[in-house]
Amino acid sequence: MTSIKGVAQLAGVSATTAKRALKEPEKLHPETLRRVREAVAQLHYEPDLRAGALRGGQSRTVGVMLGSIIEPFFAQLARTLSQELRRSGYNMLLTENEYQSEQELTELRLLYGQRIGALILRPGYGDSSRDYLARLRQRGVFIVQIDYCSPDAPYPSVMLDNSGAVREGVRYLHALGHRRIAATGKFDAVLHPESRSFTFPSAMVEVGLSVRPEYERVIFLTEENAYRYTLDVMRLPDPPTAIFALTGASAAGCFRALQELGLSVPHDVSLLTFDNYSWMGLVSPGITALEQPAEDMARAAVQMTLEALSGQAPVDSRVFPARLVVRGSCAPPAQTDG
Amino acid sequence: MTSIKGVAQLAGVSATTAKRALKEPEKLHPETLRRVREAVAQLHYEPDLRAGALRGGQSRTVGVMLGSIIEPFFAQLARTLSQELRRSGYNMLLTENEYQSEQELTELRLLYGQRIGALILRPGYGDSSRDYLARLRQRGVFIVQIDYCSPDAPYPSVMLDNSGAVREGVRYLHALGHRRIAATGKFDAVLHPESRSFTFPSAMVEVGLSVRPEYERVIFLTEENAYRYTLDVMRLPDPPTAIFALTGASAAGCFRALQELGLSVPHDVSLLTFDNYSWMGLVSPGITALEQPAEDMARAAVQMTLEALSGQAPVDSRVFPARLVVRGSCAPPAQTDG
DNA sequence: TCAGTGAATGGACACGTGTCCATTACTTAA
DNA sequence: TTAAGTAATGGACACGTGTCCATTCACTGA
Repeated sequence: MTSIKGVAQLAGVSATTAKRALKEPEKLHPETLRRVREAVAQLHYEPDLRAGALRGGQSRTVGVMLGSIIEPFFAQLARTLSQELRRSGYNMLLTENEYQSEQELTELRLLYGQRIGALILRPGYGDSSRDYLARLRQRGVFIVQIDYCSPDAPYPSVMLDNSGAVREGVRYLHALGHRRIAATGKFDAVLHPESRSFTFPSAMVEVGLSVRPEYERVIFLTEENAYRYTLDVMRLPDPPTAIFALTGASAAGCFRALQELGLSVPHDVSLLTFDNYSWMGLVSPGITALEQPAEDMARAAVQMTLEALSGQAPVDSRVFPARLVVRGSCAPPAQTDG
Repeated sequence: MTSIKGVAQLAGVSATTAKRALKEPEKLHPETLRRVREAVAQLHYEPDLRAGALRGGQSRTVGVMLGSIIEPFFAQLARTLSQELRRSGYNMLLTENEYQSEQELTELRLLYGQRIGALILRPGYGDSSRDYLARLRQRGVFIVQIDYCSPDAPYPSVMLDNSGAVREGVRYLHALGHRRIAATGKFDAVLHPESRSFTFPSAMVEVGLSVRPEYERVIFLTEENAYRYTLDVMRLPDPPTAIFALTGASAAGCFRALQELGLSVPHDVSLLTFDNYSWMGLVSPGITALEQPAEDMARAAVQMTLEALSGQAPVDSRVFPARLVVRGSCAPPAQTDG
């Protein structure tokens, strides 16, 4: 109800002058400025940012689409993204895709309905939304990928050094003496096309090992699936001596399964995981983890976004190393064999 | 660049007709409809929702301000709120206040700048933003409180039955034989004005006990503070035989402190907590918890919001019961005394 | 006196949509 | 034949802001 016109009327000036009192106060006569400011205070006027964005070029809104806010890694991303964007005067519109590009599509429509100026995206698996993203890009929406890169997607990205982290993890387990190592999730170009499971076999080869075929399962990395996977492989005649959980969510499933089987960690099995979640320090033994620098990654994504929106030179992708947090869940295997 | 006008021009009709093709297709001649739809498809037209909201009454955006997205309870709220709002065609603008009303104020300004139609709010402690909220309300922004009620705030709310849950928890511990029970956080009208710590002393009285003064500390319920609190009280000459963590975040601190002290749960101390977080099922023993129905609460808040926005009768506050999830962290105390 | 300058202010228009009313052509009823 | 009704469509305006240009007025220098 209270627009700039109301303020102008109360102050006895034109709308243009009232506007200037807010944006370019130095151009106004001090007395006029005082009157307008008084009117603003009296009416508690707050500008409608949407109307301004409608007229001008940039929309001060950035869309953020993540996998699942429930997972601490994404929650941390969301928090830092939100803070950093707000610090620069941008609003954040947050949605989830549950890792699936089909759901992504409807969400993207809604985001573009708000005319977001940029999109920070953890893409879902699949390519249902590829064309739509291309159209967004064509209409000037800057797109950054975070945490996961869609195959062949031509957008810059902020990534963990997943290959490096997997190699580090495998080397660590190998150095402890493990030979039978299982990773939750096998790479699959369609169902599970991400680089951790992709790297795992070659990382094994690099230390002179190979992945046992009976450990390989293409699974979607939920806690429940990791739970079942762990039950399965630990009941094999030659069970792994170490399990490498490729996500923090799956680690919870692994751990629960090992508990249920009455297996002691790390005596019977070692457990190594991606993501350093708080519960990993509470269980005993604590879980050794490859920590992702979520805050740094979020900050980088925002910085890239701001640079792109201010029309600077094309931004470069960035890669962050993981950090190995050693706790007690990895130890030499009870009996070593090939 | 592509507005409804572009579509109209390509289809050879007026903007009004093009609009009708989207909103009231039955009013158009089939042939005209076909032409417009073809133009829409060809240009990949997507309406600008902001412009519509600018003209019309309702803004299809709801502001959501929570305490901290990092905490699983709020993450779950955020997820369900987002899903339910979107299902009804609303957008969600998410922010945090870190439990403090000072930070709240600047966030509220930004939200209102986007002309939110409603606000789902977990208020921060303090009353810095009281006047601003009143002004929002006056301007037609519907406000629901969730999870916590600001003292004297005249807005409807969606709450856990905190008093009932505290009583249930105390009765449960008392029935197990506990007499020396400590709760993390003492009520304080300014620093810690929430109903769990408020109810705790009277809940103790109801079972014939009283709170030992040396267990009472006014603390802000972070994990770190709960950690220190637990170290403190367990080193008293007469330490508690049971600790009642009033939030899930503080439970992690309690648990860590007990581990560090080498105390075994539940043999040396019992631990009962609010919130059923996933790690509580992973540690051994599992933590007995009073679970909050986060999804139900979120759904109720959205339902109230939609009812209010559609101008129905004044909405009523709702209260949800907690559910006691018994695991292994509570047992009779080793030696019972007064 | 007068052109020139600069400060201070006002007005018209545009952004993309929704609403309301007007217009046209065609059909129906008396 | 004519008034009335209906289907199909178009046009003007409003929402609240930013941008651009115009206007007024006082002051300066020759």
